[in-house]
Amino acid sequence: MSSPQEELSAAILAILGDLRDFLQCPVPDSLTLERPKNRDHGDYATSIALALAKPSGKSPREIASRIQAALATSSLVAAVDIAGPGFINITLASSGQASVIAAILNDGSRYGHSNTMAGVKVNLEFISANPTGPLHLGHTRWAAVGDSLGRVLSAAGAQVAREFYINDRGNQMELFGASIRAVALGIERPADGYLGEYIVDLATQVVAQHPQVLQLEGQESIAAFRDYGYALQLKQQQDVLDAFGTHFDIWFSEKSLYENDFFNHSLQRLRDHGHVYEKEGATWMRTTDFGDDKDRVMLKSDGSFAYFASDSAYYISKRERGFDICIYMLGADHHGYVGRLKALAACAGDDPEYNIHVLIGQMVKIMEGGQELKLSKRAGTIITLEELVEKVGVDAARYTLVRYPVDTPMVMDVDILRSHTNENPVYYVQYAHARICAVLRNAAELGISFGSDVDVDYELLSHPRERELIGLLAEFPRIVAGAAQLREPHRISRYVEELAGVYHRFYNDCRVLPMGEDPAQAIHTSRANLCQATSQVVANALALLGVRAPERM
RNA sequence: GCGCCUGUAGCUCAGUCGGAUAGAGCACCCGCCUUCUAAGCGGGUUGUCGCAGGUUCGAUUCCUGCCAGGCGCGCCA
Repeated sequence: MSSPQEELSAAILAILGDLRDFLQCPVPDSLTLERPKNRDHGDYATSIALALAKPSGKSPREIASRIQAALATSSLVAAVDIAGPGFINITLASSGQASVIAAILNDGSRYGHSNTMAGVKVNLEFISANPTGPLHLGHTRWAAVGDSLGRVLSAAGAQVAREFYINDRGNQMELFGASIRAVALGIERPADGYLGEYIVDLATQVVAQHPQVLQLEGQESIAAFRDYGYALQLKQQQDVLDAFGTHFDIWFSEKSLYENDFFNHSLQRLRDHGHVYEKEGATWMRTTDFGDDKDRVMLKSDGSFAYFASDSAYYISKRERGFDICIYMLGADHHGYVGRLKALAACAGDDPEYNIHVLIGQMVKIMEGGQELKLSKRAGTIITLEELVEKVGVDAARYTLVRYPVDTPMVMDVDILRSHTNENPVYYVQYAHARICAVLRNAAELGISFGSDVDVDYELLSHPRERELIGLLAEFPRIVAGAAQLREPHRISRYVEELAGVYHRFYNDCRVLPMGEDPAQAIHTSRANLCQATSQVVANALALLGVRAPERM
C-alpha cells in the first residue's frame, strides 16, 4: 500500500508531465514532499515551482498556479494553496490522510520496513576490541550504535552480518600473556604490560583452572597464560555484550587469516591488480595510487607481517564471503585509517565509495555528580560497559548512546540518565508507550475494539492534534529508509521523541475514551485505533534502537 | 606542515537532497490532576547559526580563506 505522501508526489509528477509543453524544460523524475515546520502551511509542501522557474523562464507563481489547478481536482487533497514566492502547500483530505492508520495496523511490527536495500549484503564490523581487557565506553558506544544500525539496515531490506574482529595475534597478545604470568608468579610485569586489576582476576582464574601452567617455562609458559587468559577475556566480553543485547553473527579471528594459506591467497589477489611491489626487502601496497598519503608495508623486511597485512587480507575475506558493502566503525583516534582502507579497496579493484563505508566515532565522556569519571578501580584507567550498565541500566545506556550522531563528541550524565523526567528522553518515550497501553487496556474493558480487523471511520479524526499525529506516523517509513541510507540510527531516536511529544499533546487535547457512564461512540473507536497505531510505531522505533517498549511503568 | 572532526539560545544538543518566522530539552517565571498513567500538558523569556567573502530567487546547509578546540600523520598494534 502506498502512502498518501507517495500518491501525492506521483500525482504532482504526472501534472508536471502534462505541463511539459507549457514549461519547455526538463522536469524531474522524482519528487519528495517536505513536511512544513509551520502547520499553517498544510500537511505537505513543495518548492518545485521555484526550482522550475529558472529553466523554464516562467514565473514561479504562474507555474504554481497551474499545478494548483490540476491538483485541486484530486480526491486526495482538501486544499492547495500558493504562498510566498511560489511554495505549494497541500492539505490532505482527512480520509486520505488517515488511511495510514489502517496500513500501520495491518503491517504491525513490519510497518516502517522497506525494500530500499533489498539484495544488498552488508558486513557491519564494530567494536573489534582487543581480547586483552574489558570493553570501555568507546566500545559501548559502538555496541549500541552498531547493533542499532544493523537493525535499521535490516529493516531497509539489506542482508546484514554483524561481525566482531578479534585481534588475537601480535605483540599485544604476547604482552597480555606475559602480564598475567607475571602476576601469577609474583614477578614484575613487563614494561608496556597490562596494568588493570582485571589482570589479577585473570591470573587467579587461570591458575585455579589450569594449575599445571605453573610448571611451564619461558616462552611456553607465556603462551599458556596468553591462551588461557584470552579464552577467559573473550568469554567475558561476549557475556557482557550478550547482556547488553548486542549479538554478533560472526566472531572473526585475525589469526584465522593466516591459516590454510589464506594470506598468500589474498596477497596474490592483490598482486593480480598490480599495486603490490617489493622495496628494501619489504612488500608494499601502493595505496598512493588511490589517494593515500603514503604507501603501506604489508610484509616487513624481517619477514613478519605488518598490521596492514591483516587489514588487506581481512578485506579480501569479506569480499570473498560475498559482502557488497563493508561498514567499518572506528574510533576518532583511527580516522587516519580511512584513506588507506579506501585505497585498499581500490587496489583490490573495487569502488571504495560503494564497497567501503567508514564511520568515525568521537569520544564519550561520563559525568556523575558534576564530575567527569576517569578512574575505575576494576579496570585501572577506564569506565567499562558493565559499570555503565550498573549505573543506569541497559535501556538508558543504549538509548543515550544512539541518540547522537557518531561524529559528535558526547557526554553522558549519569544523574540525568537515572532521572525520571523530561530531561531523560528514554523515559519520555517509554512513558508515552506505557501511557498508550494503559488507555488501550481501559478501552478494551469498555468494549471498544481496535486493530486491523475493525471497521473504523477515520473521517472523524480531523482535530489538528489528530492530523498532526497521523501525519507524523506516516513519516516513519521515510525516516527508517533515510537512517539506513545515511547510516545514522540516531534519526530514529529523534523521530520517536517527536512522536512521543505529539502523542502527549494529542492525549491532552483529545479525549480517547468516553467520560464516566457515557456510551462509546464512533469517535472513541477511531481514536482508540489511532492510539493503537501510535503505540505500534513507538514500539517499532524502539525495537530498531534495541530498547524495550514497556506496557506499564 | 599535511589530513579528519567540531564551532547553532545561559547549558546539553537536533537541523538528508539549499527553502517560508532557525528548533527541542534543561534552566527561569506563570498556569493545568473530584474521570484515559502529571515520568505528562499549555503559556512567557532566550540567537551577529565561529568570522569574512563567493555561488543564487533564496545559504545554518554548497565553495574559498581565516580563527578556536579535539584528534591523527611508524617496516607499533
